[in-house]
Amino acid sequence: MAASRKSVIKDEPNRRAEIVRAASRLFAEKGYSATTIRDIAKAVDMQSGSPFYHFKTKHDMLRAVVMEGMEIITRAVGEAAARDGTPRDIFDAMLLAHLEQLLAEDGRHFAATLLHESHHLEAAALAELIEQKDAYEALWQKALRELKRSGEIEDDSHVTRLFLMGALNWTVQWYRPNGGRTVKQIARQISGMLLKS
Amino acid sequence: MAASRKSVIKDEPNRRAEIVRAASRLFAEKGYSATTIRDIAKAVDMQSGSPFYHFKTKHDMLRAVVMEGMEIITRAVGEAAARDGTPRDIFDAMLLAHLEQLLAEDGRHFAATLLHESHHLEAAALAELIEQKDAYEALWQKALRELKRSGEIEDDSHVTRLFLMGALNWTVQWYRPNGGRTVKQIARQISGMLLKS
DNA sequence: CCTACCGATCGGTAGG
DNA sequence: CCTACCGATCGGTAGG
Repeated sequence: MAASRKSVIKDEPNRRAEIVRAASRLFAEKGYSATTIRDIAKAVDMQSGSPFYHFKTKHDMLRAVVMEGMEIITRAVGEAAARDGTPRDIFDAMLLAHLEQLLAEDGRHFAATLLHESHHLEAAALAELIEQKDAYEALWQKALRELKRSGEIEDDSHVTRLFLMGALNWTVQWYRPNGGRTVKQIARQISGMLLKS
Repeated sequence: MAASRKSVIKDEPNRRAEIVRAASRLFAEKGYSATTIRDIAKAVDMQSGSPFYHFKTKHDMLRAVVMEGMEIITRAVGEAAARDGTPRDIFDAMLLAHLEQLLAEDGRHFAATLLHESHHLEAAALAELIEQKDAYEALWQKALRELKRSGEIEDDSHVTRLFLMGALNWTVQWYRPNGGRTVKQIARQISGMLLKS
């Protein structure tokens, strides 16, 4: 039976997804350059040459991780942005969605790779990423615009958005799942700091 | 004359400092792992083996960059923290000092290495860094405490400090010297966002 | 997907 | 600091 052979080509799309997931963790923990194909192969129980059956180059693996990371967070925050409610309701939901993706057991590896390893992308892939990122930032810029219109912030300039992104993304550096603070509490705290009560 | 020989050992402390400076730029731009000793040697006009006359290992170079980066910013912000003035004066001076070090032509390479490559340090060096970092963060925590006492912020918890550090350190990602905004303006803007007018 | 392998590169060193 | 070099490792590939 095929299942008992030594080398079986398993369900392809699943194997590819496993590689991306393992790569995201390794890239996040060791960095892109310090992660070897052999590290990734071992993490998914393959031989060292086998990941190249699924990806042409190591750079393509990085591209897959980074693009999947952007898609995940864009979808989550996009849904929050599209819901009904006051500008403040929407903003709070977006904060929570962003932080949940960033700090989740799974998502944080994608996020960390996105935040720290994107500069290793090749020019074409980097351009793709920037396009995605612009769309993502537009979601936030719009939310800030609405908050200003409803009088809940004073300044909705780009710099405000950049400060906000910095505060949010920095959580990756210090948040620990069992650190006594929930993601929800963190979201509430930054909301309280930015918005006029 | 010694000056006309092919291989001269130049002024040692200067050469060492040149290596650290070049390494900071390369680590910041390409990352620690992707930077080779040969890259660094070439940047200071040495042969590939020569940096090892000044440093025992590549890790030691990273340690030198990271520690010098911490010393520079701690000194600058420490001086601002020690000056006379209201809590708000002091806080604003600290913001400016932090951002100036982070965004200066020279300092930004140290800062970027510090922010993105520290996880490549060996255990002993990492412990040193954490010690330095704790001292640095204590400066900020104290400044926030004073601001709360004078009623200019509502929350002086650790999370507030972490949000602040995030917003500040994120500027490395987006600030461009000719981007139309001065460092002073950026400092004023974040101060305005955090403090009650 | 595995096996077997290649060329290139890398951190580091001995000896001067 | 340079020269000359080494052992190890790495991304990637051909053939099955």
